[in-house]
Amino acid sequence: MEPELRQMRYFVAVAERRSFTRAAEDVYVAQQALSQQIKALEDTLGVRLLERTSRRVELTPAGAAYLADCKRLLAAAARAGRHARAVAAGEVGTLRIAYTLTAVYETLPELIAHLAERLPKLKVETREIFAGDVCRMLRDDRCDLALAPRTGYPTGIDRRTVRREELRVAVGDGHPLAAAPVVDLVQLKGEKFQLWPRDMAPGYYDAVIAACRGAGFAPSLDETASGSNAWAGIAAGRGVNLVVASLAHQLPRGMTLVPLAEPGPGLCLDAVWRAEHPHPAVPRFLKGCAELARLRGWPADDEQLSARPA
Amino acid sequence: MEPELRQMRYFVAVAERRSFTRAAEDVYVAQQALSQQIKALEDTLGVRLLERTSRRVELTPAGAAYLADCKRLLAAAARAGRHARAVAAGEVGTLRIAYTLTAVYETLPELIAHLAERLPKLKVETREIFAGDVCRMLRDDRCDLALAPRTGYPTGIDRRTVRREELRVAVGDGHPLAAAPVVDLVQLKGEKFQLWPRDMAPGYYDAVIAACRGAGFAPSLDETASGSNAWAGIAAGRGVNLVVASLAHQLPRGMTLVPLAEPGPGLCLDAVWRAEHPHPAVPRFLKGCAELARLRGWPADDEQLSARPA
DNA sequence: ACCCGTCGACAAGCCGGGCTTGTCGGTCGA
DNA sequence: TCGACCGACAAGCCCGGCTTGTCGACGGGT
Repeated sequence: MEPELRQMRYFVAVAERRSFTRAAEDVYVAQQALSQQIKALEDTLGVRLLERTSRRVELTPAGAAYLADCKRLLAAAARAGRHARAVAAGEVGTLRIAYTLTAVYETLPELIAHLAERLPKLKVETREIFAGDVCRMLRDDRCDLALAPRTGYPTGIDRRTVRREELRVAVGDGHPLAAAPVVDLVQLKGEKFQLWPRDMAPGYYDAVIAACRGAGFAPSLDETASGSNAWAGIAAGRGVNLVVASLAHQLPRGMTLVPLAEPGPGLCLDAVWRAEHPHPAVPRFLKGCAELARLRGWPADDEQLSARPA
Repeated sequence: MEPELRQMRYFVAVAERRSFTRAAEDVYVAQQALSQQIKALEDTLGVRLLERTSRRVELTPAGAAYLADCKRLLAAAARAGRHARAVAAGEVGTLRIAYTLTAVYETLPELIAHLAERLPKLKVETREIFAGDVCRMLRDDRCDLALAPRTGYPTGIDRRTVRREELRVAVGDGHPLAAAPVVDLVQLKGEKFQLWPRDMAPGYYDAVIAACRGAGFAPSLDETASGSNAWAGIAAGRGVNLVVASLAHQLPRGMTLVPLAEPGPGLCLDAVWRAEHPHPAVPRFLKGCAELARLRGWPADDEQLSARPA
């Protein structure tokens, strides 16, 4: 037989009151029950914990040591329960956020700072991924939440827009459009777009394609572009692209951003998570997103009803 | 209802095997019992710990946190049991030793060193007392063991001789006997004895009186002597006394020890403890005393059968 | 000195909770 | 589509913890 917390609770009660009878009142059982349980506890431990000298109960040295341990144990058990509840409430724990490059310039750091302020005991682990890996990362439980440009997801994956960003034109410093105060999208009709492959960044890809189509043309793509290589191509003057306006915060050398004529195209950055067993901090995160968006004046998308957290 | 360690054991089993069925084999109950108990645990916590998706069992974030806590708790509970047993065996814990001045010159430090070697995890707290307080200290549980010159004790107090020490004559450096190679006890007949009051040091008092009586005289006492004041009196030439030979290790300034003619009188240093609820380390201590006495060649007393540890 | 009050242990029976057996629904692989 | 496997549900059993009743022991009060 193994010791149980109930027996420890009884033992602590008896030891602290130095009396079976009075301790019995504390724990709402008869005195005999305490005698039985503490005897059982002593038997399982193989150690006498209390010296009963009728009229007085004294702790043995072993009992004194065990009493201290029991108190610690009971406190730790209670703490463990509270901690589990806090984790389930999303107040503490670790939220693993996967993000795409689009989020890194402004959205992610601001979100993390805001979250750290609102939920100081929630640890956040971040990891950069390609948007094309979002589903796999979530399904394999390799992350709890992703930030990526809006795209379609199969059932089982939920999403909600965090913010809508304006798209701007990224050109090399030496490009003829670099000095223009504003550009109309059709002016890029003949340009070669340094766009990532669709399977790496579907949301971003679709946003750019859709923008161009809205302007009445299909962009010609530089098939050699992939990954961060695209930025270098633009800086080197080998092409252009549409990028989120917040890239201005970390604009690569040799590249210039030019605003598009209003009303310009945009790109929606989504929070994405498992629908079935979302991390308990996901609702907190979404709430934080909404707060921050209002605070910063980030425009929301018109489609914001599309998904709701559990 | 409160969580119990049994439920935690079940939960750990299920979480580690990721299966109710297989965990059931580990803990020797039916799968249904695990379902019931873990459901009960979740209900008492108010937290879902496991996601059951038939075919697979997954931990929720709260479950993962609680699992870690449960493992710690179970390990701590086991450790507490082992610790209590070790304390009961006298291998670890704290032994509070009260000692009289007689033991401090040689016996106590050697005993402590020996004990530290044999029982490195047993902490020893020492405290100097007057022999007259030994009973009260033990009865009030203000110490677990005392070292004091042999004297009689009421029932409820046991004692055993640690060693027998030779008595020597302590005189001031300027005393006529200071230069004598050996002294016969009767030579002290006219001297004033700087003896502590009997209620402060009964064993020592009786030993000196008995020695003098054995030599055929009753010592004349300096009624002003008490406490460490006696040493000063001797050093100042205001009297003499019989002292244990080991005082030579820490001989006060201005005082000389002169051996007594063989076979000289002795003083037995006793270990003294509660008979009813002795500290579990007392037997270990007595064993250590016996070992050390043999090692050092300390003579034992002829009366060593008088008391036995429980 | 006696008696009564109090305390913890022992004994026996009850009763609830934990365990078992039996079964079902759901999911995945063949 | 079927079978295998898994966890949940249901019902009954049965052990273990609790209760009631009692005793012996110690102390204090009168």
